[in-house]
Amino acid sequence: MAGTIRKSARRVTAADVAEAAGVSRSAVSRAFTPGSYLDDGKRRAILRAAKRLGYRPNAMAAILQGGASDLVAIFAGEMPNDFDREVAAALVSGLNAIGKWPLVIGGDEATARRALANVLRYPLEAMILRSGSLDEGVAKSCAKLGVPVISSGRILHMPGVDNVCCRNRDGMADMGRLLIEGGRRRVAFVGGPETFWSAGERRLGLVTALHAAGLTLSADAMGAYTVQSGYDAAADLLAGPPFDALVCANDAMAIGALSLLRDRGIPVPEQIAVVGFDDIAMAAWPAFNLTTVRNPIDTLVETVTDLVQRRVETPTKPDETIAIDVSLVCRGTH
Amino acid sequence: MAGTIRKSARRVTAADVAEAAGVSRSAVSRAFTPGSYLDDGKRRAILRAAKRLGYRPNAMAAILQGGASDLVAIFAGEMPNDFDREVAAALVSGLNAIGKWPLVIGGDEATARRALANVLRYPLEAMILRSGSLDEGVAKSCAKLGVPVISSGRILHMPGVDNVCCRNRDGMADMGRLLIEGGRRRVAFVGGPETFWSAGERRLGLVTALHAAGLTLSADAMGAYTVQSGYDAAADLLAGPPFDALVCANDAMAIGALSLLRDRGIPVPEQIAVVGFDDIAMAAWPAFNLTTVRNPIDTLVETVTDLVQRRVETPTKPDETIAIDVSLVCRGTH
DNA sequence: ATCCAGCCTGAACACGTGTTCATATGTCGA
DNA sequence: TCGACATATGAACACGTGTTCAGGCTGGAT
Repeated sequence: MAGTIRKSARRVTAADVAEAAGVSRSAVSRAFTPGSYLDDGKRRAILRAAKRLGYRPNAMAAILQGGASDLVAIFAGEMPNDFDREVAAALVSGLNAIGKWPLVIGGDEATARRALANVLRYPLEAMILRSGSLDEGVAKSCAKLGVPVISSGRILHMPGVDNVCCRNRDGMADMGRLLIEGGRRRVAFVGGPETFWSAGERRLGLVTALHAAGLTLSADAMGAYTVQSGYDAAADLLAGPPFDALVCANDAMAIGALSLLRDRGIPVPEQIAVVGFDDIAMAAWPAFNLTTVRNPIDTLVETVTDLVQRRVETPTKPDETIAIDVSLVCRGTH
Repeated sequence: MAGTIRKSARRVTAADVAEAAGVSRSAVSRAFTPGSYLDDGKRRAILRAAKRLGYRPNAMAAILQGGASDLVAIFAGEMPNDFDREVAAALVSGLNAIGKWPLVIGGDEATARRALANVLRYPLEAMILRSGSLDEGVAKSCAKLGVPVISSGRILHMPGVDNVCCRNRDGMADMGRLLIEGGRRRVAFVGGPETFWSAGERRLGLVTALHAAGLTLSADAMGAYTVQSGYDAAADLLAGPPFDALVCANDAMAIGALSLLRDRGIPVPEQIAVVGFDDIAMAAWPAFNLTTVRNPIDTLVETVTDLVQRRVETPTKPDETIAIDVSLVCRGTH
């Protein structure tokens, strides 16, 4: 570490490299552009000088000049449960793998709203929605700026928006049938507030399956997609009329409900079946062994990144709505 | 939705707004700059025209001209467990709250390395490290470009690097003493590979406490900070000489170990104590009720964001190393 | 009448890059 | 010898912004 040089903040530019290598600034730019006419020896000298000085082309200038920004925003919402965070982390990795750099917006509504207004000043190649509450407003702002939107997790019927969404209704309908076949007749549901679009869809799927068997929902509680809210909702439901199956709109709440039933000494699944949705890693743990619906994150990420690439390549591409297949995972709680 | 206009990709610029409002381009810029001389009526007219056209100043041009980029990178690594993902999500929210936009780099080593080279072309105000494996190399690259580094989670002794780190050794030493006071004498440890710096620190704290009581580590296993790896490591250890306490370097592995011991019918904590580190939300659930060391995420995020702000404000500020206090959380597994 | 200070305004510049344009040099075939 | 063509190179431009510069206008004090 001999002689750590503390330079002033000025960044090394192509002009600096040009001077150091004794060439024109144009040559430096060409040295970093494959397939452009440039003497091989000169190119090597430039790259050597660039490495020595620690030069990297300034992305701001390159983008302003007309280059691709490779910036993609992820509007991630509050990420209150592990599934949301896992999806966000997987999206980040997936975007990195295709050479896109995700600008992530998270936190509460007020913070996210303010952040959005500022982030939209950057030339985004796409905006990926994963919020649940502010989606329409965000999509409208993006449309005004010509930023393509990819909504993952809720379907938005707006021009300029691609949708990726798992088959919420089908999954929950399958689950409903499984419970009915297992002899359950009084089915309770724990959903979410109106802003949680998927909760409504999943509820609808369940209700459809029940109706087909001449049944209706025995009880309807509202959670917040967190473990604690599942715990609390289960407690509320137990205070009401009896039921023999508890369908939760996601795994986190199912695990919360499961915990409460165990605390109360109620045998699962003998007296009450408990099922969830998503198939988070925890659902497979022996401690829970939760019957659920698999909502594959890797497929979601692949679909989204593919959509990003195709949209960037062909901005006029027609909008798409892609459904992701889900499947029942039968474990020990139904 | 009458007449959805599908404009060509061109973005609205200040010149467009100027023409629409019948003023000079300078006036438009002034309208968005508080405290600059501009007729009030004219300012209102400009803002109205800007709103109508959907104008936002282009961040690339503004930054290139000399403005703040407000971009901060987070080198997040693979985020294999929920604690890592929670930290990342909290960092994102915290940075948004102070008006910084995080560019997140994640995924496996090869992906992250390639991503780094590209992301460094953007004028970053800071780089936040949260990786575990590639940190030194990343810090070196940043130092070469004059990008301030904030390492959170491991201490890097390099110029230009601020460090934020919880008191790993103290926390595990406290935990060691607690176990010894509880009568444990044969303590096993589940750590991580050498690249997991915190595992080494935590191990050291435990060993120190044991030595002070005239004891040594009974067994030493290697995990990967995931639940599954804790499960597997516990199985390996059970095949060896007996022990009465199992200290895991993080909660995820402790929960994995706990699951295995339950599967084998080994009473916890009667026969074997199991403890972790971090105090993730799951640790408090009745299903686990894990004794652990609280590693406060909110304090970490506050410290990091504060450091970012102070470093941006005063780039020549001396480097700091800030320790975050931890505390024992005594629950039911010790 | 003269000066000055305060407000207001448009032209011009700098930021750093990728690309185009014009020009120069070398090579090959007719 | 001449033209056609590929290769090589520096000057000049455009990208869109924030700020500086120089100047014009207004109103009041000297």
